[in-house]
Amino acid sequence: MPRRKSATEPAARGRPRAYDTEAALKQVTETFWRTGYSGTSLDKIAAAAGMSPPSLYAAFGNKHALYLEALARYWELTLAATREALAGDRPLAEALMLAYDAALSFYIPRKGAARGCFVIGTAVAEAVEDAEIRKSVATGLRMIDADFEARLCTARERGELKQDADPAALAVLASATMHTIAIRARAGARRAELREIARKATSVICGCPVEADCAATRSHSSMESE
Amino acid sequence: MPRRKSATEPAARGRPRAYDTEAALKQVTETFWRTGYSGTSLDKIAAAAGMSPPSLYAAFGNKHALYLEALARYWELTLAATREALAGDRPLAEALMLAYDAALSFYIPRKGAARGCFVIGTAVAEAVEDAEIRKSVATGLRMIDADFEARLCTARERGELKQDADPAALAVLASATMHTIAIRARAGARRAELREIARKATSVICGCPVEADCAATRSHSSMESE
DNA sequence: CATATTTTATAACGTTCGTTACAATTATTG
DNA sequence: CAATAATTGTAACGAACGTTATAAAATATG
Repeated sequence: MPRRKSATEPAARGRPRAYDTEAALKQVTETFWRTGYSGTSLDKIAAAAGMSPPSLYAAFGNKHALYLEALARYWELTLAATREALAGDRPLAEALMLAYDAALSFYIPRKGAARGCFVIGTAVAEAVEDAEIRKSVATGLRMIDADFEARLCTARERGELKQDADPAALAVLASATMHTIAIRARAGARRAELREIARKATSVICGCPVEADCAATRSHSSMESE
Repeated sequence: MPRRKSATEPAARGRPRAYDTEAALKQVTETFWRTGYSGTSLDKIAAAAGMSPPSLYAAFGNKHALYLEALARYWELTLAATREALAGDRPLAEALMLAYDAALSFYIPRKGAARGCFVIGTAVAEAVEDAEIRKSVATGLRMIDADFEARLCTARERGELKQDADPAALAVLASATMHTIAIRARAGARRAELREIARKATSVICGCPVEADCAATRSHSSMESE
């Protein structure tokens, strides 16, 4: 599996690559996202990536390794988006709504059809039988939980939550809200409906009303319009 | 698709069936549950049902119709279990915990490996591309939401919730809690961990602490030990 | 007991699956 | 300009896919 190792490499001996690995992986992710791991053939993957099957195998290994790489890349992007939303000095409700809006821009891109969450829509299906996928899912879920809990602990320290609030319990609900949105997006729910769910959940978690336009920043994720 | 219409039928003309339709469907569901729709071949299905492919087709149509029937049966069973848990004069916290315990007995049977929720683990993956499956998922989710909301409305009337509580918002969280449990079960989470999640969520929803052994009735679902 | 009817099991249908040999192509190296 | 090295596209591999034709088997009817 010879991949480019560094930008300042001596040379490139043989015939040059006709593809960009990152761009190909992006397209492959897009394909798995819609039809899942088992439901996506290598022919369709190759067509989406604009690569021939042998090139695909040289670059990524096999179908399974390719999916794992797509899954890892997805976690990186979504975890970063969630952390960015929760970071900073925003009020708790705004931070949470920002996180849900970021998720929504992944789940329902402004261009293209709704597809929900890559993990919940495709990886969860394989997780029971596939130990590697299961581990990736479990680890990712745990990290999101931890990010929410950290933010809720901060909120309590700052007096944004009542002193007797349970950050761990509220973090569970914050994660659960993201999960239910991911599921409903894949089941065809409208964006506005899902945002309303996010708003209601945030109200309960924060213990105060949240306006409909809270944190409506129209941010554009890089993954949004692939 | 000639199926038995009534128990008091005149006779049975040709060679008698060697299978029981309901028992076969149960086994088929079990198989789809683990490996999903796309990931389960008809050979495996036939083996699980103890039927040959032609009998399978005569009884159910084709693979797709068979899956839809399994999905419909699953919704019936789980909706009934949820309604039974929420019905009656139990305190709200006990009713919710009973619903989560019922779900857990589906997701992690006491005999056999964990498998999560059939809908969230297998149907959600197909929902994006398959309109019929998508509709079944959307309808089922809506019914669970409605059941939770009705119970929460009752709770507010009974004074179990503060008068300014929002039953619709709390219902979203009650459903979301079930969804996150379903996802985590498929990702390998332990039963105790998931029950703790249910307990914490119930505490927040009800606005009061919930003991760890609340509603621990060890009920046995018919689907639990298939 | 022959006929009609239904389900059975076997085996096959053409297609698609994931994967890989192979030879042609395109670059660098000496 | 050879020689070497890497990647390309094509075409193939056997296996598995969903589905169905076919004929034997098992029942009720007349």
